[in-house]
Amino acid sequence: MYTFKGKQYPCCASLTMGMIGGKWKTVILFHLMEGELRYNELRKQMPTVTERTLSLQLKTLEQDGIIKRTVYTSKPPLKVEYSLTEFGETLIPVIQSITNWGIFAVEKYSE
Amino acid sequence: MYTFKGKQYPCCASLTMGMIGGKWKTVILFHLMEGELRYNELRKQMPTVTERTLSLQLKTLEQDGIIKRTVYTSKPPLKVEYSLTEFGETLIPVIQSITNWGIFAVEKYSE
DNA sequence: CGGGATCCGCCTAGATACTG
DNA sequence: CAGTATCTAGGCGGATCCCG
Repeated sequence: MYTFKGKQYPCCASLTMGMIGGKWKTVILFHLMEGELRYNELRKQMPTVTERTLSLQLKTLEQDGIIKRTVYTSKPPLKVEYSLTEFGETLIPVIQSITNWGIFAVEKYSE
Repeated sequence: MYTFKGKQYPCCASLTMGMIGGKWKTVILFHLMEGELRYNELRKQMPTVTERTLSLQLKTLEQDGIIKRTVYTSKPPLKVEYSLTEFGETLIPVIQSITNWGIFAVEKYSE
């Protein structure tokens, strides 16, 4: 049994999946891997996600200390950038492993 | 946009997560990584999963060609072994990356 | 022993409209 | 521009009982 930030996980794999699991988190992290992005830039990279869901996932990732949110303006139009924290950067090899396998799978076993 | 086995994914990361995402699949694969296991052996490794869920996840993984199910007896008590397929073995580096990060996270940031 | 059948709660995520 | 509010649906996963 593993404990992390007050939550219990039956397996070390569960812990990681608890942080980056779900339909969209790895996609967000994949796009943030190469540098910070604004909210709308992220949206353009992920045309099929709804605003509500994107917003929720970003907030969760921020609460988990994986990404950070920086506001550059005080009045509208707002400028907000999202980027990986130092802790979030330790996930890069994991995300890369996940994306690499996805590419491998389509290339090797496409229809 | 990526297509794999009739399903569409907006990102190569989505594809992988579609196969190994969810609460239990990575845990199952983690335990099968080192060799085949019987149904009840898996259950003992995963005390908090319900039978129904374990059963469903195993079936999904089998349908996706990641694990294979082998029946050794024709009459009860049945002996059924689960193991990775060749395709499933290509996921080992991904699973290992995921579990390694989980271990790293608890060691580094556990209070 | 290795599941299937049934019922159900909850949470994730979608659609749409609105706001500082 | 960068979100929030509200409502809703679908599916994942839990609980329990049953079967070959």
